[in-house]
Amino acid sequence: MNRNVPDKPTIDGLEARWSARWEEQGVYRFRGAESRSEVYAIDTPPPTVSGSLHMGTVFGYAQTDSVARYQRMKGKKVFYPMGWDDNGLPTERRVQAYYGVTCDPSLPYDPDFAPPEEPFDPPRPLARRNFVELCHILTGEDERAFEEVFRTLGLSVDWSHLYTTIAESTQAISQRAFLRNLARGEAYTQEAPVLWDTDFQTAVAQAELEDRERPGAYHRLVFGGGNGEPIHIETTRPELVCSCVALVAHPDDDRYRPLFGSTALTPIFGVEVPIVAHPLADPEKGTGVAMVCTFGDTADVTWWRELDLETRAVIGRDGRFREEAPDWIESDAARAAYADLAGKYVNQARRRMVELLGESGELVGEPSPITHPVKFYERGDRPLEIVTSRQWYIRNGGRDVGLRDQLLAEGDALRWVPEYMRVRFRHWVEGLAGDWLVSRQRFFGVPIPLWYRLDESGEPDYEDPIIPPETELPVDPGSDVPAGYRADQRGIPGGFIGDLDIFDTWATSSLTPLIAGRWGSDDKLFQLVFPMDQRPQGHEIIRTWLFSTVVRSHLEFGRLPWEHATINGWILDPDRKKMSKSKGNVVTPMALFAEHGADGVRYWATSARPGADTAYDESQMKIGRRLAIKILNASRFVLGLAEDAEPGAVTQALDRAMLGRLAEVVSSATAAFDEYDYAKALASTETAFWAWTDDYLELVKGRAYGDGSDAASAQAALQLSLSVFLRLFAPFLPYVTEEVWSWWKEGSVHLAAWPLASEFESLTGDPIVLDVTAEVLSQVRRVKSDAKVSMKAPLQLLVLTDSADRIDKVRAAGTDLVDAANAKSIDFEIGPFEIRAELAPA
RNA sequence: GGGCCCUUAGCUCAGGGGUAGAGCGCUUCCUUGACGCGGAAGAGGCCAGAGGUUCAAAUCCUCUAGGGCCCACCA
Repeated sequence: MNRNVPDKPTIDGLEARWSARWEEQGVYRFRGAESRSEVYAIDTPPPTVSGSLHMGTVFGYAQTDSVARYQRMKGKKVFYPMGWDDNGLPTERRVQAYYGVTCDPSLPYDPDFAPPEEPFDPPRPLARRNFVELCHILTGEDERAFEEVFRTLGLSVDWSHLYTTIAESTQAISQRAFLRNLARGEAYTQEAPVLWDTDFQTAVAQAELEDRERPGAYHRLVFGGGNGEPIHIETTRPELVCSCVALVAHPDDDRYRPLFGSTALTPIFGVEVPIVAHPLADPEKGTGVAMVCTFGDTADVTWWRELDLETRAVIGRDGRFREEAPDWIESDAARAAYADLAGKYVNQARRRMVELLGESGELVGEPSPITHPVKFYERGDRPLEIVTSRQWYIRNGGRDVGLRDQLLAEGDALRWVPEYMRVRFRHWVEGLAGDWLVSRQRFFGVPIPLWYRLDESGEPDYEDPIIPPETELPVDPGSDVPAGYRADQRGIPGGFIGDLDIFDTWATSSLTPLIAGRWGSDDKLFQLVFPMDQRPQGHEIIRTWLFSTVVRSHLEFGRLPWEHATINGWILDPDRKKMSKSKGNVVTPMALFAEHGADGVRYWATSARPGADTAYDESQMKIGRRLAIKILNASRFVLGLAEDAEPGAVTQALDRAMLGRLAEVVSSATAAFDEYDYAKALASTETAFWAWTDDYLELVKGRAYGDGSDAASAQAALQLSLSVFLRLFAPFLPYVTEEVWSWWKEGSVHLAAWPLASEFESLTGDPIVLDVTAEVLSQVRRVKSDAKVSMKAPLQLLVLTDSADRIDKVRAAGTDLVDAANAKSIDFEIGPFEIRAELAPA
């Protein structure tokens, strides 16, 4: 055996060997690009660093990698960075649980604090800086593990372009982009009701909401009407009677029309509230008249704003009813009733309020149980409350039809794969209820880079913040001092305060094309990669990551951040539910790589149609592994035959027929990849490959073992077709193809040219020659299989009856068919297709 | 309540007006000059249901039923 072909090739261990060599040799390094047109840039999703990677993540990344490898082989300089999304609440939650700590910004920094071996129990409060240090430690560990998984999977990312969303350079970009939004009037601050998570004690944005069906109950309550007639309302939140500011009914509702303009008295508290009309009130719901509270739900906010109602908030940011009775509750009895609610959480207050209403006779009948959708923060465990607070917003078209239309046009201009994902963008934008709330009252994130002047009475001036120059970014207003001030002026009348909030994670990750492209610090790079070619991501974050990236790019550059959005599906459990992280973690990616090979896992992932949710199916991985092994063995056969042959030696009709068929496969795989349909490219390559091994190899085997020009023709055709197959498979099975390539070629297959039919079109012939010959061989096999004898059993008679034309094709194949069938000869008759094969007597 | 996707062999999925496809699994064989981590052959389907368009429908249209996802103002 010549070359470096091993006797017993194996796919085990290829991952470690080749991933290390690719790194050493810089195979995937982004370099040498002179102009944007040479580059293919990918806006890789930075995985959230919280725990471990699961199979769903591996799935989407393998698909994108196949496209990246294709583009690289097509000659593009592929810019394929990786990022870790390590800032934000997921990391905080994980750190809290992992170490048993909480963050208390009022505590001083403890320079001697060391991470505990075991989590503190009960949780120990830490200074903000200590807490942030723990976040860095834990994310650092997770990120090393993530990198190991992605390297073993064989992602062709350029690891020298790794970024993280908490890095100083990222913070600088995030702050710079925000300050530019601010300068152009696209960012603004406002004191307003916001959806508030009382556990995390932070505002949350519309995109982070989810509705969950929760049990509740309608309570029918009696209000005192101005004319003495009682008014019945139904509510699921009787505890909010004390924050009631109005009753509202539909303007056309005849039952209540006479009452508009009059007042009613609230039960228990006897507070006088106006009865008002608003078209949002639904005559079909409850009694047709609703209690407006500040604030029980977002409808309340609408009524409060549009009807200019009082503000009577009672629920604090910790989710408890405020301690002192509010001043609008006046009578002693009412104040005594409020005292029962003070300090209680919502559920406790509700139970007590129902008791009070029952005792006073103002609860009619029994509460009637219902299930209804309740708004939650998607990462939260308790229903959101609505509190009034000062927050920062970025305009996203939610309150501005002009901008909204521009963003809709951007979504239309984007090329979506698959196409039907486009409507999700449109629906989300059309449904926006307000601007994008970007400030969060959390700790581990990018600080909002602003300070506020304090006037003589110590009141901050939010309308005219102190803005740092871009050259000084990033800043931390909690510890840095603005120009023109001294540190000891912090918090002093006439001095300043820093904004202690941080940005929402999406406010930073919406800038990934800028972060990866080093916007503002490496202009040459940025010009080469922006706007990018491809944004791969999951469909569940179209409303967040995709939309917010479009918003930021539109505001900053007036253009789309990428040309294509490729949306991958989800991994489903066998019961068709989205595979949960906990279940996905039962089998870790590393364990699957060990069992099926990274190539096997990649085969499974890239077999799935773009955008399609796909069952978690290890049997697909086994098939991928089998394919990889088949490639090894077939390659061993081909490369063991002869030294490098001259392509010009391909003269035999059967060899040319095979190459003719291969040219078709190359064309269809290329066309599929150009449409981002990697799965179709893989399927057509794979089908052709199995036909190649099962039929063509068997037919030419005898001839190829010989010598002379007939043998040389087969040897040359085999080598050429193997080279083509290896390159067609390289985007999917990078390890096994690289291994085989290394047996006989210089350099990496991943830097080799994508095969083109034009490479060997002068050597192709009519593929029908191969088809007809293979069909006859298949019939011979059937005869032998039916007779339960070996495929090598000799035939004493072989007769093909067929059309003259097809017989000519088989004749053109020469003696290959007779050899493969182990017949003495073959006879031909004109007539309807039939094969007669008789076994030689044993 | 609105929208999107899916429903094809036991399983996982391709196909997308012209005779129903693949792999796995199953059945029956083959012991090897690439491969037993092999190889060959075979059985197996009213293409969810009902209407329509068409010479022709798994494919296009309408409706229905399941499944999944996204969204929606919690009275």
